Amino acid sequence: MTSTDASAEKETADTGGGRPTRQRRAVAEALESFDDFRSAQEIHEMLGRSGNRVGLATVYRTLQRLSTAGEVDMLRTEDGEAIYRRCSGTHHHHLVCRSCGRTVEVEGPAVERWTTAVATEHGFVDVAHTLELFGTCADCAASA
Amino acid sequence: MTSTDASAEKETADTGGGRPTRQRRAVAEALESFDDFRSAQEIHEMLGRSGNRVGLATVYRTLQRLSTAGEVDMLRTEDGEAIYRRCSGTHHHHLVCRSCGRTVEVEGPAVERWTTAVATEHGFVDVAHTLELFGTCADCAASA
DNA sequence: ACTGGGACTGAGAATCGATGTCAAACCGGC
DNA sequence: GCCGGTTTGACATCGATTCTCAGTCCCAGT
Repeated sequence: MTSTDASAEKETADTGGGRPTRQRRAVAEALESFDDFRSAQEIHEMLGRSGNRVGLATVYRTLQRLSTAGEVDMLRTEDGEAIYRRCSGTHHHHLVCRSCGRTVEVEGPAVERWTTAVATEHGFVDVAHTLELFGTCADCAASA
Repeated sequence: MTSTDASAEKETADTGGGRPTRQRRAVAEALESFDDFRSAQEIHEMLGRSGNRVGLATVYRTLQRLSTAGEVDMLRTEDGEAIYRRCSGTHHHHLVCRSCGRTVEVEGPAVERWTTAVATEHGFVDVAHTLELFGTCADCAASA
């Protein structure tokens, strides 16, 4: 907690605390350029192609930081690879088309309540949950 | 489908099709000996300690087979490691202690309904979902 | 501006789960 | 007992992620 920080300054693509360096800004900007989930390696490569060379380790560190700060969503593919996506600040889940990758953010207050209730009921604390929906979107279903 | 099975004998840890070799039986039996989720490596080590030496690759292959056959649940920890557990057959989710691994199977009919509703609302079909709860159980929270 | 120290970066090594390789062992049937 | 397909296991390899650590960069204080 930074109690003495009284300046309510504007945040342009905040990096989740710490210094807003060129590299962190580059990653933050890259995240703005796509709507689906991408792996750290893809983002790293993407940056390289656009002339913004950023070390792979830095990309990982930055994504981790943003993820912890709740500024990006991080989830894992079926085979365990971490993928990232910029997200709206609110808590939500994803409905992803397994064919074209189209992603829809969805909210389920009832689900949130349920998870909390179930966890509490069993004496668990500090509970987090992962919930992702995979399906075939209308377009893909039609052309299949 | 399975109701008129002539000699309804006991099933000793089915290996999910294929030959019931010593190694596969060993893995299947190991799975019966614990209630929480374990990694392939842990199971491999566990087998070694009990005198049932089984190659690590074989453990992986066997777990994969069982998982595909729907005889074990496979999920990933928050850091992407795959962990396995024998499962009850019915559709359910898990509340897992991220500290000691204790697992509780939970059901949420409401959640199931919600996922279907949301998916339909967005025109998605053939929807599947993953939902896991991670928390700290009462005991671990107390000793922390 | 000049400077010092802590924050940050990056290239490559290290880690580690998971999978591929392929010859040897094994199984069930003939 | 023999044969062909199945399975195994020691080891190599892969691939994502993290670690290391020396060199940079940024920011505050002077």
